[in-house]
Parts: sequence; structure tokens; C-alpha cells
Amino acid sequence: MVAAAALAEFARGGYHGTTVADIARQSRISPAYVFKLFPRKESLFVAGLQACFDQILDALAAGADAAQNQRPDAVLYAMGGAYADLIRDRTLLMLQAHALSVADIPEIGEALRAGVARITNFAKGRSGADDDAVQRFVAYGQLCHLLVAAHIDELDDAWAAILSHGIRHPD
Amino acid sequence: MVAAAALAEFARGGYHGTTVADIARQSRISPAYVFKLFPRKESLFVAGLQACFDQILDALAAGADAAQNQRPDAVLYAMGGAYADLIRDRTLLMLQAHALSVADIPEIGEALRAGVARITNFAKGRSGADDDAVQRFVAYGQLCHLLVAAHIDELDDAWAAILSHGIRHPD
DNA sequence: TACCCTAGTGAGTGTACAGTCACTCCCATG
DNA sequence: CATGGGAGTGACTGTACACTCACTAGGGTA
Repeated sequence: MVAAAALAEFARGGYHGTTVADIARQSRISPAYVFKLFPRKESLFVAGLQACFDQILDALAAGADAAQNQRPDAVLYAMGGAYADLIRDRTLLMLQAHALSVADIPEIGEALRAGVARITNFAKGRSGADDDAVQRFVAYGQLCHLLVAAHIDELDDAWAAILSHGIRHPD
Repeated sequence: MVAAAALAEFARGGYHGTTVADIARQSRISPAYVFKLFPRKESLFVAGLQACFDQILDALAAGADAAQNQRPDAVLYAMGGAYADLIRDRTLLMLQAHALSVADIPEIGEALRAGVARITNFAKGRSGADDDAVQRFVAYGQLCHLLVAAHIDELDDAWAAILSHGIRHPD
């Protein structure tokens, strides 16, 4: 599926650093046919980003299921753990980082906001936590992006330990 | 100064979306001369990023000065306010977002980690706050990046209000 | 057979960009 | 005057990329 290839390739190279030909190659079709399926490069990126948020939502739901009937904070905590596991391989996380950096392309900004909205609404609705807890949930998710994208979680320095505390990293 | 131009231009277009010619134009010198001053495009980006962190550190210091002799959390809070004011114009913030997305380019990842280290160490040392408070400080800073870069802080929806609560946005 | 439709491609076009190089201009010093 | 060197550039090269277009192969249906 082309959207999956777009997800993987854009996650590696970013929007400007990935060519349509890269995605065509991974999808085993010609660049020309990619443009038959998606009118512009942006549409391709958006398709990848939507697939990314689909996977995230699935993981959050699975995490919440595992903490059924617990108190709101516990459900949120379980979701956080599921998310931390999910982004172990950096793909979904890097795509979000790239999306943020090209959020000024209208179509992409729109898709990014829609994804964040889905996550926020789901976290709030499914856990029943109060607004502050949901905000903190998202804030620490963003911290996680910084740590993993910049490989800070692999460092041993004191400052890195402060930032990474309580956040697992792939071993 | 070329580093200032690099900061401004890379903040607008990102690493791959900005040409050396753009920066040359804004610096009022020829592209050829840019390459006399900086051997590679990456070096230019790094110079801009360092200038960015210099400005941030200055702002944090000014914020901390304004809260002299107060308790650690108050100092940290004042720094947060100073930071929120500083990134009103999106430039410094967007450059960080772009840097994160190309952190896999070794020279850039290095510079980004160095900048985050400076901020973390300064926040910790100057406020005297405990590790958890410093981690939270950085996490909410990252949330701030998401909100501003994706224009979420300008939205009126309920989910956007949850995420933006307590974070001022330019009016 | 004649027709059409879906899935797909090869070969290109025009443009834009990182990086190079030989060169000029001008000023300071002996 | 000569000469050396810092500041700066015009013109170029090779490559890479988004996007287009005319085309084919093959299967289903009348």
C-alpha cells in the first residue's frame, strides 16, 4: 500500500528530503503511477500522516483496554506506556516531527491538527481525566519526541538523565 | 551577519526547503561568498541554530533576573513566561522544530543536543528547582512548540483549549 | 470481432540547487 | 611603485526532482 510506503519514507527523510521516486520504489510501482493515485506530493504526505495517526489511536485504545475500569490517571498512564512502546522504532515519531516542521503547508497543517485533535479527544474521552491531566499527557508526549528524535535518551549526561527520567528508551 | 540571516531563513523554510542563495540574498552577499564563510550548508544551519539558542538563553536569564531571590518554582515560572514572550514571533520556535526534524544529520543533531543541554543546565542551575520541575519545564516548552507551530493556539475548539490552557498566544 | 476500461509505464521537460573556480577590486605595507 | 592578500563575485557544472504525456497490456462485455 502506497500510504504505508509514504509513512515509512517520509519518516526517514522528511517532506523535502524524500522524493516521490523513493516512495514509488518502495511501493514497487512507477513514479508516474504514484501521481495517478495522489495528485500532488503533499497529498502523499497527508496519506502517510493519517496512517500514522491511525496506528497511534489503535495503540492508545489497546493501552486503555488493558487498564479497564481503573481511575482516570491510571488509564492515561497506561495509554502513555502504550505510546512509549509504539514509538520505539522512531518511525511514527519522526513523521510527526517532520509534519510539525512543514505544518505551514496548508494541507499538511490541517492533517496534523486533525490528528492531534483525535488524540486529545480520545485521551480525554476514554480516560475521563480532567483537562490538566490531558494537557500534561500531551506535553510529556512532546518531550518524548524531543528525546528520541535528538537521541537524547541514549545519553548518559546528567542533563539528559533529568529530561529522560521515567521515560523508557529502546535497549 | 550571515548567522542571523541563516536563522531567519532556515526558520521559514527548514533545512531542505531553504537554499543557500536565499540566505546569501538576505545577507546581501553572493552565494559563492557564503561558501567561503561556511564550508557546507550544514555549517550554516548550525550557525543559525547556535544564534537561536544564544537568544533563548539570554531571555531565560532576563526572566530569572526579574524573579530574583524567589523560590525555585517561581524562578522557573518566570523563565517560562520570558520564553513564551520570546517565541511570539515563531522564528526561534520554528527553527527548533526544523532542527529536530533533521537531527539525524550529525552536525545538526550535535548542535541541537548542545542547545538543549545549555537550556536544561541553565534552568536547573539558575532556579535551583528539583529534577522533576525542570523536566516539566522542558516538556511544557515542547508542548508550546506544537501549539504554535501547528497554529493550534489560534483555534477555538474544545480540544485546542485543553492543550492551550495557561499558555498565552499572540493576540 | 469491436469496444472500452482499469492498471500501469518509459521517456521525457523544465527548473532549481549545492558546490567550484578563476577571476577582480582595493587597500596596506616595504 | 610593486606586491601580497583579504573581500567578494560571475559564470558555470552536474545532478536531481516534481510533474506530464502519449502510450501499452490485458481483461470484461456486447
